[in-house]
Amino acid sequence: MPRASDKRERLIRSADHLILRQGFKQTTLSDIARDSGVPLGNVYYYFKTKDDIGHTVVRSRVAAMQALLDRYAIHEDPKRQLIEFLRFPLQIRDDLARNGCPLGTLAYELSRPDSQFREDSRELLQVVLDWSTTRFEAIDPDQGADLALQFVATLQGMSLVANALDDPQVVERLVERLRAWIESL
Amino acid sequence: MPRASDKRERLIRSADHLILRQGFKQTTLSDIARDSGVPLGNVYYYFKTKDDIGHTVVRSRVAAMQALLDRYAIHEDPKRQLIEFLRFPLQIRDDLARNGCPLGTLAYELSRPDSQFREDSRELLQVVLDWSTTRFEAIDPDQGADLALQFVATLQGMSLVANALDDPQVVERLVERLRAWIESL
DNA sequence: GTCTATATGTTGATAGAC
DNA sequence: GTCTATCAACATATAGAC
Repeated sequence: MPRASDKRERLIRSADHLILRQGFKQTTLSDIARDSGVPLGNVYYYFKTKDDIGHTVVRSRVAAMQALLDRYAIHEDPKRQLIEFLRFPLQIRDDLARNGCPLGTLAYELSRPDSQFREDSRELLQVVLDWSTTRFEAIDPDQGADLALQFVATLQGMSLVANALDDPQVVERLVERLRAWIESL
Repeated sequence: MPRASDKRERLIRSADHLILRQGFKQTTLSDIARDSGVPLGNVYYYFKTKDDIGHTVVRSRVAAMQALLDRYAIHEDPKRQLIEFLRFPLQIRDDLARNGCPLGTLAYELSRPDSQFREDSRELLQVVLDWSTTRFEAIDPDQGADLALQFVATLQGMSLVANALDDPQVVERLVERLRAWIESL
């Protein structure tokens, strides 16, 4: 059994990178081919259509975020898990200001009413919402769902505003407010 | 002096409508021409380029939001102004779930690093941020700027999440939380 | 000012040699 | 599996008659 080439993986990495910076619609197969070093015509050996690439990038981002979230499950205190998680957006605040949230930008672009990507859009946010809901419900069983909703909405709005204003300090200021808010619960 | 035709206005209205539902990049000049009833070739008599239409739609949305915000200035109490304003997203919650926020979706799509729309993107959010900052500073001069930032971020995140989950109830739940939050200040 | 016809470039996708 | 060449459709934009 021959070792599979790494071309498919390279294509996904390039697509993910380019879609983050340019959006899905704006990113052409030619862009992806050039960036990955795979000839244009060869892309279709690995992906049936461009939309197929889109779905794959969505699954890749959801899986990456799920893996990241799982890492914070080592702390016992749910408050601690949530606060530790806030270090992540803070770490990548320059990228968030430049390109927006990898989940939120794609979810917003793909959630058009007639789109075949509506389910993908939902999954991109659901992964964080589910994780947050579990933690907030451990803190306050009655309001858990609403608290998680506010948490995720604030994070997403934070990235959108930071990106629109091109200002990483927006992330700093709102992460600090979120931290104080969680500790006050 | 002949009465100007309404074609330019019709083009802007169609563009605004289509961009809200499909995004700017996805919306073609052919789409706009068909929807407005103006022949494709004639579009270029009113707008030099497609980007020109984009800029015009941005200015139109900013102006519309500014006009809306001015209407809430009739109340004396700044808390009251902010709470009354929350009736707006609640009223259009079905549209927000379907298409997202007219300011946020466009700001997020146009704020790419190399884009010539970066300033437009900033203005789309700044109009609400400035208005909110004035009100929150009247409530709490020290934290006014941060409170306004949290307010706008939550509103934007609310629309993004409602749109991704295709659920107007997200708007209902978060508007209620925002209302309670403002009253607690 | 208005419209038809069309130029020009780009994009997603395919054919077929190797 | 890999790559070159290319098609067919679509997009922005222009030319030029009326």
